[in-house]
Amino acid sequence: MKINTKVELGIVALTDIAVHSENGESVRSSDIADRQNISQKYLEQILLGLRQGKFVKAQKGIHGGYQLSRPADRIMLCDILNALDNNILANTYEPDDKQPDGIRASVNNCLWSNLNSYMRSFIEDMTLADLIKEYKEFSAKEKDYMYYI
Amino acid sequence: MKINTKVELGIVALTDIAVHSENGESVRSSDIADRQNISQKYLEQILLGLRQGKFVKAQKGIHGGYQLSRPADRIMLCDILNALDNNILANTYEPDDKQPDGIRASVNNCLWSNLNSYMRSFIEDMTLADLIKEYKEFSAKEKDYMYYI
DNA sequence: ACAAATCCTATTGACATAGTAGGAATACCG
DNA sequence: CGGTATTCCTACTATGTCAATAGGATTTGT
Repeated sequence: MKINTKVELGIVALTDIAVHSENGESVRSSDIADRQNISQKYLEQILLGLRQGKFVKAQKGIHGGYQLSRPADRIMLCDILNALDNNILANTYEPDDKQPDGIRASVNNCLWSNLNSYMRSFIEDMTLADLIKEYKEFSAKEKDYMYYI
Repeated sequence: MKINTKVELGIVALTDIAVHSENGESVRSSDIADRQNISQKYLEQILLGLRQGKFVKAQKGIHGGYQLSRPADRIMLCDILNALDNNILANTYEPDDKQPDGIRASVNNCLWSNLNSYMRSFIEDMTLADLIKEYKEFSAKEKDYMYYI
């Protein structure tokens, strides 16, 4: 399944902000862009969407930057996905009136619609906090590994 | 999730062929096109792919048409999807060497890669026979419903 | 020979994606 | 108040994919 870059980078950016604002400071887009190897201008567009979706607060000016708008465990992944891409979780089938025998309708029910529900159930309860937790475990493991070399 | 028309129509076409060749006769593309309200020329392209993927056998000439290449319960849906669209079940993430801190990598593990596995597990054991069964139950219900009107 | 079917490939228009670019607006600091 | 650093907003563009159209070549049965 192809994930577009806005969705992927948006989630990466949110995770980056969460991880780097634990001291209470704002995170600049230029820092995120450097750390995550993203074009800053493109990242700004993505962050704009994330702010309009109320996932982050932005502060302009010399000590400006971004912070999460609320604790990470109250930022639902499905909301982020919907804000950044209106197709990824949507069931896009539309019935065709001119089709009498119902094969298309039943394939949709049995396959696409069920697959869609299934995907939603995977995402449903996940929050940004889960990604942060995963990242911390991941980087702790890396550190251990480096230590033993 | 957006399903492209080749995938959707391909599966519909296969189901149509299965349902309409139970007497042993081949099914013409023009009949499928009429029944399912698809452009015949476009359908031919899709059927070409299905034949090259060994899901159907084709017969040219005046009594030609298409038949399943083997019983429907041995035609796996995941194989069809892979033949018609090489992204739909693929995990398209590619690691970025220039990225030191591992946020992208861990988001991929926790989210995209797991979501992909989850989707696969839904499709994994389904065959064309399941769709045919669903369709028959569906159309039986429709018939009952019409009867009571 | 003819008709009817599949087979194959080229082309096109529309749309989405992945950026690039330029500057406006705002906030802080001296 | 002026300068600088930041976000904010919009326009543009290049590329690729998708969905479909089109035209004819090939094969088969009668």
